[in-house]
Amino acid sequence: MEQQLQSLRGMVDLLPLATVQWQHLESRAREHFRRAWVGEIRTPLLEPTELFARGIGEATDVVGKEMYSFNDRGDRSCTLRPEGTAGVVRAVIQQGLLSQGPQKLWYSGPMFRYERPQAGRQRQFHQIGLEYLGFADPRSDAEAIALAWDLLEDLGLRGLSLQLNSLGNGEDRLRYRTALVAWLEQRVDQLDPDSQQRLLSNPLRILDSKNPATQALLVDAPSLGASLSTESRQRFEAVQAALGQLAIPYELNPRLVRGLDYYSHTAFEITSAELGAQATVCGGGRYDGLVQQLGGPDTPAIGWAIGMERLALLMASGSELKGAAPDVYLVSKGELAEPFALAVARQLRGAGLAVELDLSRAAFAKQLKRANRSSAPWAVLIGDGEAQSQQVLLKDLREGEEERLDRESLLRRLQGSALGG
RNA sequence: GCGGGCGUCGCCAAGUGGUUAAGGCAGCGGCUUGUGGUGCCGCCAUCCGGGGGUUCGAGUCCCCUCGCUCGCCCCA
Repeated sequence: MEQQLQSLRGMVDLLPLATVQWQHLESRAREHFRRAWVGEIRTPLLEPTELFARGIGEATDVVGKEMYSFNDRGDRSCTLRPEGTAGVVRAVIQQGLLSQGPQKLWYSGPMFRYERPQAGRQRQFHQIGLEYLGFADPRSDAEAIALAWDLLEDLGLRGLSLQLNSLGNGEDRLRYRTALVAWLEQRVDQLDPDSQQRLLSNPLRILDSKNPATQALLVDAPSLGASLSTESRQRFEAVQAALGQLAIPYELNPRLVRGLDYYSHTAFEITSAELGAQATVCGGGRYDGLVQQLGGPDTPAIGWAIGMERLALLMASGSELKGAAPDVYLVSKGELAEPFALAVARQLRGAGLAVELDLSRAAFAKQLKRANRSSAPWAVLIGDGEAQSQQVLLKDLREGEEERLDRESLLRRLQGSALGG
């Protein structure tokens, strides 16, 4: 037998039951962004490969081994976006938005990373992201973080933890990196193989290694916080003060080092213990160097991204959504009845009612059975007799009572009951 | 890319070398051909992800492959 055609590995179908939840999540996000007066931006899913290579960093795993890249017919190297920030920054520069002042933007949509799928991770996944461009004030860090925090809380998530750290500016980072590498080189033999590898490629990442022995070793390592310049430290304190002002609880995590090259100063993650190994629901931080690095004006910026699948996972475990039902289930049978029913359905829909029209031509009993199952409060029954007299039978599916009505009074009855509950 | 677990009907699921692969849900048909929620009857996998092998005989054992899943790396 021929193998059945199926979706690509790590690419998931969302069925109507699931999209109800997604729509809810998206509409809450929209509302939060509206209240904070953040504008939506939509950028292409496909970008020149070079954008990500330059923006995210050649040395990162995302660029090094996780991108979906190919050459198009014009032999340009194209890449399905693995994250949202680079594209937004590109668009902002290209469209000259910064000349109109600082920008508060959000986006949502699919991202693509060629990784092994596991709990809370897919190859096509979705993010809601926020980007504040042109803001250096520590309050902008706090406002951005608060937006994420409030959205997650609003969606009913509990037991979240906000992890906070500062990576300092480029110089701080470089200075610390040198110190850390020197210290670790004395102890290479005590490091796990992965960390030995990272010592060469991305030493800061060793800090958040999951290897217990490595973590034990790091207790005595030079600390990132201590190597921050006075200015960086003061800035970090100002961010904390602002979060305190908002009464948003956070935990300082000196081991938090975000993966992508462009982060500086504030780095944060919002995690949940309920997610398994991929505990991060929201990750973000400041990326003051990125805009300039991509050819724009020197512009401070901060942003974050929420993983929508992970968010949906957490919402599912917390709350159940009530099943939706149409207002009316429309049953018809007969030569005259069927086209008449089609018209009645359209009329009712035109008036704003949700009408499921049974197109099966099955026996009345069968259709009523489905009407009942649909949970609709009302069934409208049309047979040839009704069609001939331009009338319908309105049936209350809870009480079982029926009423013969013309189209106008049907509409009035239904609208009246919809308003009255 | 690496390691562990798993793969029987649309969904859930029994079956662990021996003739015709339980059951439940959903679906379809029927129990006075225009009236539902129960109830009853019938239908619904020549086949156990795919391929090869062992055996008199395999869904059940072995190998390969694909997929799912959990973890590592990494990240939302």
